[in-house]
Amino acid sequence: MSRQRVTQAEVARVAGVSQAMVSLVLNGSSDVRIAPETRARVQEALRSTGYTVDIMGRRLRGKGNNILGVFSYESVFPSGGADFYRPILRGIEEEAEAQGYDLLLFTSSGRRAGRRQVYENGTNRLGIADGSILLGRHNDPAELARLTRERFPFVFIGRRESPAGPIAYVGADYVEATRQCYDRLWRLGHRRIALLGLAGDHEPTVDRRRGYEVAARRHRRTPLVLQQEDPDQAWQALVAEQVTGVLVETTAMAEGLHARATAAGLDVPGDLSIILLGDNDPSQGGGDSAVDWSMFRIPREELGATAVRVLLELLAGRSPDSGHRLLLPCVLHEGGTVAAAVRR
Amino acid sequence: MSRQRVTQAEVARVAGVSQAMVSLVLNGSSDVRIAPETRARVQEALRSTGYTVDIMGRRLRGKGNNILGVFSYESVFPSGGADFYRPILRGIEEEAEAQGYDLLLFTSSGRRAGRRQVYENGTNRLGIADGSILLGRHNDPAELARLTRERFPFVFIGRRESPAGPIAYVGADYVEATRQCYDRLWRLGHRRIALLGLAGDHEPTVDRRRGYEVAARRHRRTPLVLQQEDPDQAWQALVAEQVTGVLVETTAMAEGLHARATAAGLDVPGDLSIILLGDNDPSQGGGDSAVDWSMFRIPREELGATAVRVLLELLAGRSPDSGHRLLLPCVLHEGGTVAAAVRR
DNA sequence: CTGAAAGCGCTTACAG
DNA sequence: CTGAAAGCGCTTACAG
Repeated sequence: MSRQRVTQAEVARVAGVSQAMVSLVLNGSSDVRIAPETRARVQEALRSTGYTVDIMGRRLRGKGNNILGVFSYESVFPSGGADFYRPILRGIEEEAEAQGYDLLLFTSSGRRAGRRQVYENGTNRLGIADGSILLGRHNDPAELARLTRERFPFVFIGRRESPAGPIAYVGADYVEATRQCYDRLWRLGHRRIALLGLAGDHEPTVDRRRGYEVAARRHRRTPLVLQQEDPDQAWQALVAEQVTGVLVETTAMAEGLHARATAAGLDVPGDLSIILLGDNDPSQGGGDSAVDWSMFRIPREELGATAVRVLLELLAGRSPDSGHRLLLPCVLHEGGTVAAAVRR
Repeated sequence: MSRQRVTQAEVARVAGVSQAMVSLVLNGSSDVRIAPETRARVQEALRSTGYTVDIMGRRLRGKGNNILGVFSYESVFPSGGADFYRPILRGIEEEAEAQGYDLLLFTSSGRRAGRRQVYENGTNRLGIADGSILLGRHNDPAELARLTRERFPFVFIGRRESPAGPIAYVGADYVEATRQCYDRLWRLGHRRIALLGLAGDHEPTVDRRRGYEVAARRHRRTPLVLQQEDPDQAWQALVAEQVTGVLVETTAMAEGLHARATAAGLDVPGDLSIILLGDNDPSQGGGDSAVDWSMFRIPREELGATAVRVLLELLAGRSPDSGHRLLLPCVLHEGGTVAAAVRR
């Protein structure tokens, strides 16, 4: 910390003017006239001293520090080959750069049971930044509630709800994407279409369920929701219900199901169509699996970039309204695990 | 920026104490006694107002803020499938987390010709952080010199030198690793061993060259250094010199050479042994190439973690000495492009 | 046209 | 034990 910076005062001394004069030459507000002779002297002193503005002093005057926080409930640079968050972070980085903001990664926050937390012994370090983007599936609802109550400006990546009030978010539209997947199967003649998903009320799971149920109801079919992570049992349930097409929430589930069906002598997609509801499984890389899943893709890079924009709007004072709760469309991928239904 | 920060003055008003008292409670210097009653009142006010320190104010006073800057001359989250920097950043992230520091990514810095720069119209934003880690192959020597002159605490990832004074760095020991690769070929009977590398005086290139020359001299061989990016010409030169083993600086060069040799009806490694000097080519992913190169690996994660530690030492006031100029050993990878030399 | 002064939020001696 | 004050480097009205 022993740095000796060149200050405006020092430059002023060299140039034989007041410190304020130096600032004026630097920031040259147009409605202030400066004698050319003086300006030249100051500029010469600026150069000879090697002065650089101390961002601290400058920002202190104007509030705001042009720093956006990024708080991730998981590691930002994970070690796995596949990396769910990187495209999101790239989107954030690019947009931040375009808007002239720095990014503060909150890595100092402690971990409890391997997960990071915003609040630690009563302090919210997020306050260092002008506002923050939060992400991660293992978020703590209590923390989001508290941040909301404290009116701290933040945007979550992914839809999140809180009893404490509206949370600004930018998420992927799982409801609509799932609905479209259902419709795709329907158009191909499938009439017994199941959802194989996770249990619980995590927002992404809930949204897929809703999309499925909306679609089923629209076609006057009784929803068949299986919350069964064990592939054997899932498989048996599907057989019992004579399902020909199934929407699956996670890659692991889809792979288990695929293996089971193949082992039973069935063909995918000949006998059973499978659609994967997103590429959101952190464990799933690009082409790690040999199967070219029919699926939808989450617009991850766009999520990041949009979150930055929404956050800046929040900071600009536009109060949190519907425009700060955005769902971006997913991109459907044809894939090779869907075919016309076989009449049995 | 309309977010009205809660200031210490505000907290003080709520608690009915002076602003200085709030600061004291927060920073609790041990030799100041505070009435438990007062401390409790302040803490309650702190909580109820949701106060967070303004790092600008604090830093202006000359205090650290537990933030380490990360300045990359290239994109931190690149879009390419392969990603040279990610392991480094993961190392940085993990060590920063372990040490209780946040990471500030300087994304706001403008780009000139696609590259970032530290100094922009006379401002050095790095000063926000307590100190910074810099990385990237396209660094600007003039900027490093200036940072050094201004005695700004920073550590470069990769050896860098500057006429302005010693630069703290943590790099990979290319000299030693290259020497070992040469020796490996020598032990297998190779006597005509060439270096195929880049031109220029970029430190990583210089180090490989030195390692090669040291090894050649030790074995009393005349060094044969080819700085030839065109694979055809490189190939012809190797043939003309009856080279049986070659150390190659970049993946692109190695691939070009391999293709050329194969096209000429030669076998790698039967007729020609190739060792790749590092996995440092950003365009090279894990297993993108079908060839299992004999090579050495750069300890990237360790580079990042060590850089954090060195930076913290610098900040702790230990003056930059030899301990702040570290070269980490590379890990040799056997690979399949090396074999015993054939006597012609 | 230029200087003196106030004040951004904070920490730290210095008095009481 | 606590308050009043100085000062970090800067910008910006405000007087001259």
